[in-house]
Amino acid sequence: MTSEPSRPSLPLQPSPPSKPTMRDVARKAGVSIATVSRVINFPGDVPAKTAEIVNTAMRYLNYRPNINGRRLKMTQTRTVGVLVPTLANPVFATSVQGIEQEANAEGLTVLLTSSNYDPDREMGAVSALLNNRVDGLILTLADADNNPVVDLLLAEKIPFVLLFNQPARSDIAAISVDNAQSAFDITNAMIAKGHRSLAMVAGRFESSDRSRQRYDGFCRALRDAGIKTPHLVQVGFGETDLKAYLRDLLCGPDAVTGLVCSTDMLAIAAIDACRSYGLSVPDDVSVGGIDGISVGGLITPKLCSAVQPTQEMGRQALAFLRGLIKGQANPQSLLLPHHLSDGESIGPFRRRSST
Amino acid sequence: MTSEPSRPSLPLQPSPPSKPTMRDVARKAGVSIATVSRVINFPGDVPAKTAEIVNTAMRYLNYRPNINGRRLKMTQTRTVGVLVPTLANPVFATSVQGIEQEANAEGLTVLLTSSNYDPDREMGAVSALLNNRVDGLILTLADADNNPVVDLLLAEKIPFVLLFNQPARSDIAAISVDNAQSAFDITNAMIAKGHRSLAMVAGRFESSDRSRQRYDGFCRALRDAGIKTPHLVQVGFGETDLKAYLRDLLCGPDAVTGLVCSTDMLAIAAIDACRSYGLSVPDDVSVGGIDGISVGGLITPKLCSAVQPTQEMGRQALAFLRGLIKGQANPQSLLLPHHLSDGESIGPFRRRSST
DNA sequence: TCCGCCAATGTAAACGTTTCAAACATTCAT
DNA sequence: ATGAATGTTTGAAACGTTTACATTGGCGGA
Repeated sequence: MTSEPSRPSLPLQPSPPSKPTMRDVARKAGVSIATVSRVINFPGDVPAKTAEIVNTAMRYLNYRPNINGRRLKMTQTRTVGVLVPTLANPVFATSVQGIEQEANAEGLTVLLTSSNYDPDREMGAVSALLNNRVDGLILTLADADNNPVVDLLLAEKIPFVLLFNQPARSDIAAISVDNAQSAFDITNAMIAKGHRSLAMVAGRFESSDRSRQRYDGFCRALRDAGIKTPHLVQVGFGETDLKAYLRDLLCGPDAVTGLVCSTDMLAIAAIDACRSYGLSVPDDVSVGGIDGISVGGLITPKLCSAVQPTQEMGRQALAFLRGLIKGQANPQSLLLPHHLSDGESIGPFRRRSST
Repeated sequence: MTSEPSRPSLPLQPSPPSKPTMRDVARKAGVSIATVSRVINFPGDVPAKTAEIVNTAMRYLNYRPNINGRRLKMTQTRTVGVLVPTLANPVFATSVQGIEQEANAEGLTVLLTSSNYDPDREMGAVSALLNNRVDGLILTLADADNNPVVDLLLAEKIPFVLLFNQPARSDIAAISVDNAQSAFDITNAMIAKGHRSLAMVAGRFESSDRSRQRYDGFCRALRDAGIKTPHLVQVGFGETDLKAYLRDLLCGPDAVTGLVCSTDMLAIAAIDACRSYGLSVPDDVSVGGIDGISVGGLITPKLCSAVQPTQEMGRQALAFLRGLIKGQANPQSLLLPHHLSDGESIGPFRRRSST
């Protein structure tokens, strides 16, 4: 007799050790699959004794409900999609943190994507989220007005909340601060200190409607003060080296004494640029930001900024979205209050000693 | 005849306008549901003419494949779960940014959660992700060694990659820098400048194994230099006001001249604390960090830090995870190189003029 | 003319849930 | 005893896919 195949006549593994299903639990507990389902979803509707048996079986088998089975059957997926420009800017990271906390508390799953500030990527990202059948979306878009994504969502009646965007239409849900007013306020703070030669350093308008709105506020403040020729420098997002952008503004023949930056990240980078030109902030140049990211309060000079409650805004966005999903709330724009932080980066006007 | 119910005999809406399904597309295109599926999944296997008809029908109906149907049927979900301590620290935000980019490029969906540095929340968070039947996980845990989450994942054979954690076992997948060595290097940079009285400001050990590992590196550097009594202050994460924590270290009878901080966020907060005590960095106190968050390069003084390639680490973690999921790679720890940034926050030792 | 083959398409059975309607069991008043 | 009323449990049909397998029709070669 030659070598026999070592394979036993009976399979060693009774069955492939694939994940246990509700049917397995039902069999183990000696009840029907419907009962198991009720134990999971409506514990109150089932006598304690039965529940106990079923629960034991679940523990024994290490049962884990397959959410995809449920999602297929149910209309709601208990899932929300989030789209932000980037996580590299603490403003967005913090807001997502707020969204996530609130979602966690509600047992909702968060699907995250980012557009990298590229408007052309927004549609694809949202499309991917919609394929996942999210119950709703929280979005920060490059431009909330005339946006195909918004049109799509409106047409398909998918609940969504814009975050940071401040759309023209008041009947779409949005949570933001008053962008123009924020810029207006921080600009006025500089004007109040005697500055008359100001420039705005702003993120590219095509990547951020906030940027444009903030520029509008900046212009209004100058106009109200009777100052003309508002300077504007648009900077690509993600840029941290502003030296080249700011050379003329800081070192030119008619250099400015104040920079209003459309975001705190830009403000911090601007302060760095000033320093690289040997300029002191705030002695030579005053710099103000908008957003109120926490690191702004730790640096030297402490950044003066129009602060928005970023994390809270994320939380509120999710809470609002829940209302929309449940059909309890109507879409509407919400403006949250902002305030100026008392930073040191804005000082009184002093004639620049030529270097 | 009294008022008749206004309800018409025939329902006004022919059918609820629910989302079109593959069956609808098939009917519209006059083909079978299987053909539609093939057009979607194996475009090459279907004649151009048929594909065209089906595609037209899909566009006409605004068809959107229901991913949950697919997920139920398929074993893979093309979904990965991510757990980080918080998004409020740019290190993690940036790494998630890297993960997200890479996932996007691969058409993977990212499920995000955070533990808020609370070890007790890790299991719940991971459990929720597992219920979603993620194909794999990327995690930053409080303590990678003796962690029930790791045990669970190992037992259930779920692919996962630790990020930033540097576990003792070498047979579990992890992407990090050499934490001890990072701390060793930055500490040595201070010692090389003549500092002999150093303290470490570290995140709570129970919230971060990195923190402890970095402390070990700090101690080793001191030992090698023949310096004893390494001071240690543990700080709660999320804390940005370190004044109280550092009072003794900075103003006590035997104040230190160098602070090695276990993270850049702590370092920035420490610099702020120094300033609040009227101490100059680096003239009175040198401060070094670990992580290399980008804002560190923008502040004054420029933060000297042991830099890790955070975003790239996120990307690599996802790439590695894909390999594990496909079964092409074996779990192993990967140490990426770090380097010291040339910051100004570390200066030569100078005897402190008593204030 | 017929056969066999191949490409193109279709049929139908899963995947793991939820939930409606129906069956069964128990209690209690008559 | 009988039936109604109530409380539990179950069977079975979805949900929207994927895919192994069956079927069809057209065409070339004998």
